[in-house]
Amino acid sequence: MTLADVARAAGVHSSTVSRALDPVSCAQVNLETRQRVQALAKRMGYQKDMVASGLKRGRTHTVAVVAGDLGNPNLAPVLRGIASGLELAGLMTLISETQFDSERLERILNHLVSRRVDAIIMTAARPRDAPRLRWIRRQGIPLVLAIQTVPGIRLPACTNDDHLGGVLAARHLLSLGHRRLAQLRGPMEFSSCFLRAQGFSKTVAAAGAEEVVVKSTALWGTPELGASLMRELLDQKGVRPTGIFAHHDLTAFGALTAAEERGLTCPLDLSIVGYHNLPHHDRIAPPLTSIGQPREELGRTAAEILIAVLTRPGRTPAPRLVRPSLVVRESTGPPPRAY
Amino acid sequence: MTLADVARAAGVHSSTVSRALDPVSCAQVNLETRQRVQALAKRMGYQKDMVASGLKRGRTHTVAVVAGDLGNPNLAPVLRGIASGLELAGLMTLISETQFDSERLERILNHLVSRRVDAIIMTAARPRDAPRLRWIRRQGIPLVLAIQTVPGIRLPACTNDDHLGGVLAARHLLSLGHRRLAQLRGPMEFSSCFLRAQGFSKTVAAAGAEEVVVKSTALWGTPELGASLMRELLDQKGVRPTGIFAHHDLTAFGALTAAEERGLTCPLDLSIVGYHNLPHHDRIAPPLTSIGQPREELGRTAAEILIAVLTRPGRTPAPRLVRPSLVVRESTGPPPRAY
DNA sequence: TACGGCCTTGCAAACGTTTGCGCCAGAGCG
DNA sequence: CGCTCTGGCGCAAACGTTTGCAAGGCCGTA
Repeated sequence: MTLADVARAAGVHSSTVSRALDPVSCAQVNLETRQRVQALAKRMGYQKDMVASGLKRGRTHTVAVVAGDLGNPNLAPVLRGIASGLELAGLMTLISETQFDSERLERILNHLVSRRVDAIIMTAARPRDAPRLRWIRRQGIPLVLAIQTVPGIRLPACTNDDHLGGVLAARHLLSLGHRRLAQLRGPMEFSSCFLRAQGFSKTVAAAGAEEVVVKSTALWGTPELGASLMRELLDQKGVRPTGIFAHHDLTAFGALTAAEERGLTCPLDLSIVGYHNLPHHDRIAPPLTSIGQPREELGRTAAEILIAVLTRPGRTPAPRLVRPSLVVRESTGPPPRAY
Repeated sequence: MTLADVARAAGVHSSTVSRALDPVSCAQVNLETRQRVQALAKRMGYQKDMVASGLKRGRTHTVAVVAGDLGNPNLAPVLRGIASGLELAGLMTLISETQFDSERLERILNHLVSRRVDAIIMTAARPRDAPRLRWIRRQGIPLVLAIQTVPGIRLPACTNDDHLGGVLAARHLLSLGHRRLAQLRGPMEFSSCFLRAQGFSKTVAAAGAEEVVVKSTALWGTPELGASLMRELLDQKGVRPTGIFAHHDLTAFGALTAAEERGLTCPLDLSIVGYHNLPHHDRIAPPLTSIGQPREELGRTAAEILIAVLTRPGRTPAPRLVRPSLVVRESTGPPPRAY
């Protein structure tokens, strides 16, 4: 079922059919034939071959989102925001997952380039991926970063204001009266974690409070990691911190479990602020104070940026930030009297 | 950077370059020129244009997975299984999300057909989608169902053995001594829910125990739904059931909350079995007895089936089931004495 | 009537790759 | 020496769509 088939049935040339079915060039064809051809095409079930069209036009009307880990519960709303934003512009969204494996990332990017996608959105870029990002740019494919940015490479991006997130967590704990604080960080190669840590530390230092440093790790976002970081923290000599900022809700859960093992209860003995405000954790004891982010909005904003890039090539739009907010629940309270 | 460019640089015809770079037809070209051309192509950064290749060959080496809701935590491992299975066969996986919106589904399928994907895997098919599935089949595109099947349409499929899941839940509760049971079902249009319900009910009836019927709803998998179903159950006159089978862990959580509102505690006053064995819920009180499924295996099996379909067209492989298993935790116990 | 301009349509050349076919040279054989 | 066979390569026609160009018809004006 090709243009030629429809053309034959309609008694016109295939170029006329092509024009009649194209929303922009259909103005060139006589109203009567246009309607006749359109009706016929629909009746015959004609479907434009986007492969052939893409070859000729160089535009595939497809943008790829390359994600790190689809299991990350934060990601789905972002993807949804992206897809619904791009849909408005007539673009199709295709998703793939690198699992943070460089080799897989390379395979995926090669494939996307050779499939001639119109643009790429990367949601989990790390500094080590910079060479590949540059390569994509050299191929002339518009690239937008989301969620994570990478320093030293100038690209349009849409991220959460993670610095502010760190500040909010610190302010909350400080305002409750905590003076000894600590962070259970995610991997610092992610800009999000780096900025959270920075915002938190600066705010703590500015208030003249003390921050106990716990080394950050390569892994992230599991209760196991949270538990091990917490044990390490409690094993340190000196006065233990009373206010904890975990870079991930699940890390916070693990930390709570480890704290309970040592006979500490939350929020009496220590307070903890999580990150991401993961849904459906109401039944967890105690309900977690957390930093929430407008995930779907982030996705939609990334889509907006991408569309701006496509419609005005050359100009790279300014990076955009979406604002997180503090959600206070029951895992934070004043520090114990003794302190 | 096209074949012609490489050909010019190598002093051969573009067809020779094409053959030299194709793993199967490269046997036709002299070893020395083959190596020269391959090296040159690599050095020049040549990348085959899959759009042009797809147009000529009719094969795009791409398969699409259309999912219902990417936010579903069950889905990510399945997608990962599919992707890693297909990767072995040199196929690229593209994911898209319908959000259970028929219009969006139609748009997506249209796009996929006109992008000439080699095959499609659907993970959330419902009976109402049958016409579109048939349409896909008429287009000659191989289609495999995963997770959900749809009755009355003969398609290769890979699903969990949901019937067995229902049976396991029922047997567990019966073996603890429960005689009055109830289900908090998911939407019965999903084959998974229908089969779970069937397996459960049959087993209960066969044991001569009683099942209190709660109407199933259109929504699914939220604590709110679980709470409202549970309230409805507790409002019914007659003796309340002591053994509950929820079709989703989150539904179970909501049900527990509602039960606690009425002063009932779990597992003393009632036992509850969830479904999906969602990870990272260790801190939830009480830890949930649940039916777990090998999600990644399901994905890999779906990929296997798809590859079988592609390599042996005509023969439709038999549907495959992966076996769920019961994970006993603390939300189930013997019924209270009074019963 | 002649001419210029618009509207509509057809023609054909792309886009980059693949592949059947045929050509040529060299080898093997009678 | 002539024949066939084969390995290696070039030629050109596809795949289905798009689009610049031009042809033809029609209208209005001089």
